[in-house]
Amino acid sequence: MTQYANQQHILVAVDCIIFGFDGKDIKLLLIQRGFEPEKNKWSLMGGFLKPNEKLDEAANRVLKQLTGLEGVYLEQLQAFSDTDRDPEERTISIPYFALIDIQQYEKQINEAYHPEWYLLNKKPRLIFDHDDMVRLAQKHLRYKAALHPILFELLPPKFTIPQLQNLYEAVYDTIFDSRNFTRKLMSTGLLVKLNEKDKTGSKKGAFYYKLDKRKYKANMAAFLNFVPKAEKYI
Amino acid sequence: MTQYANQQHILVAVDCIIFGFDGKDIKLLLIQRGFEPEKNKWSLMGGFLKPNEKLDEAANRVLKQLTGLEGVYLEQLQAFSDTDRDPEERTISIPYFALIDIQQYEKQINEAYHPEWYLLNKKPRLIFDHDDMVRLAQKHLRYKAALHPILFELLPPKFTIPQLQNLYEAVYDTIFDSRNFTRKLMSTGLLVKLNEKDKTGSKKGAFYYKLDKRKYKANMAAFLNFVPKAEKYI
DNA sequence: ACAAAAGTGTTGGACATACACCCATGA
DNA sequence: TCATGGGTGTATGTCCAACACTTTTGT
Repeated sequence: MTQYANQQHILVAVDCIIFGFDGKDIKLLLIQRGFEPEKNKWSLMGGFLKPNEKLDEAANRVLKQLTGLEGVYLEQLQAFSDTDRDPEERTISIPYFALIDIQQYEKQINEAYHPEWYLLNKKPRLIFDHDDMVRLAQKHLRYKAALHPILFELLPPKFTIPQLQNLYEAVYDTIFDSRNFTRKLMSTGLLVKLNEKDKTGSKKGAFYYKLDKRKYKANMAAFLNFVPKAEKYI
Repeated sequence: MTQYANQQHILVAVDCIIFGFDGKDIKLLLIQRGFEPEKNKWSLMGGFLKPNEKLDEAANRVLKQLTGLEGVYLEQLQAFSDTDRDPEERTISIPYFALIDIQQYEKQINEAYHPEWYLLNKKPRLIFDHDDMVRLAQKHLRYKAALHPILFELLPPKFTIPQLQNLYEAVYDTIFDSRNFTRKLMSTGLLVKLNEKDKTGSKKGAFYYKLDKRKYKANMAAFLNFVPKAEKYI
């Protein structure tokens, strides 16, 4: 059997698919690549894995570099490893899918990468296989969000029910019945009502809510069905 | 921003977590590692990524090397990238989780790796972070199987309902009501009843079924709930 | 005839959906 | 006062879980 010395060493990168929500649409944060090949073309934010860091650390570093944000929701997706995916040199890339509060982002200032938010269906063509990464991330977002309460990550700490419903409607590109939506949401016990209203967008105003952090952390596994009581096993 | 030449190149490996089902228990196929470090210690079957292959190809190659099987159900899990996970040299590993028909395997002969099937709770301690990989794979198996009909991959082409129920009971370490189980199963329309009975294990005999391959391929996405009609979006 | 596993139906409760009106307020 | 979006309740049907007895046949 083969040993270490005979093996080829290759480049490993991470790329971040960064989602945000502007109150109406889901958006994607893209940059213009700063070096060859494909310099100045639109791209996901990425970077090479460094000798002394794990992949998760690399993804966090890259994300912070662009957005200034830390502690962001990040999830590793499946590796991309086509031998010719990067024309310069063989590189495998591990995509990370990130959900950020777009308001937090806007407060940061980093123009080094010329980043821009794009609507998913209006984004430019991206370099390499980044378009495939985006498709995978979008699919994963829908999958995961149907089962787990992750979309809160896209909202500010205080948010209203109509905002949240808009978010779900944007993700699934459909319309939800607000009475049923509210009832289900409340039944999770994840929300805490505040005494404050958001008056932008309506005269009556909508109450703000915040997450019950304790329950939220504990309930990342939730909602299912085929194996009876499947949630017990996840 | 950095360029390609300045980056460190590292080793990339795949490791296979191979599950089988013997009619009663879920088992794991392990090997004794053939080279240093940790030579002769128990390990997952793995191998280094080669210059001209993708990760999926590497996993299939490694799996075939050990089992002789092709076309096996394989799924990529999250990469393991701790900087010191391999004491010899930094190596990131992409684990693949495999479901094989243990009967197909038994027909193959490959003693080069001294492979053995182990019960999950009686397996030896494995090298590096392979124990973590196994835990991750087991968790993923439960998660995935609760939502998608993947456990058929562990059974031979002809199987009985009681066999299938045993399998689910083994995976979830619980007992299912056979009436409800059968009804749900039948309602999927995935099974085709054969005119043949398995008489081992009972006097009455249990009918064999096979998968409706067409429907099976089409229904890998199925069963959910929080987003109304979530299955539409997955 | 009996042992051992396979096979089959019904009922009650929970939950999901569908649906329409009143409320609060700013302009 | 009216226009706008926020907020709430009920009735119906579907689906799930709980539950026990009959069938088959080898010994």
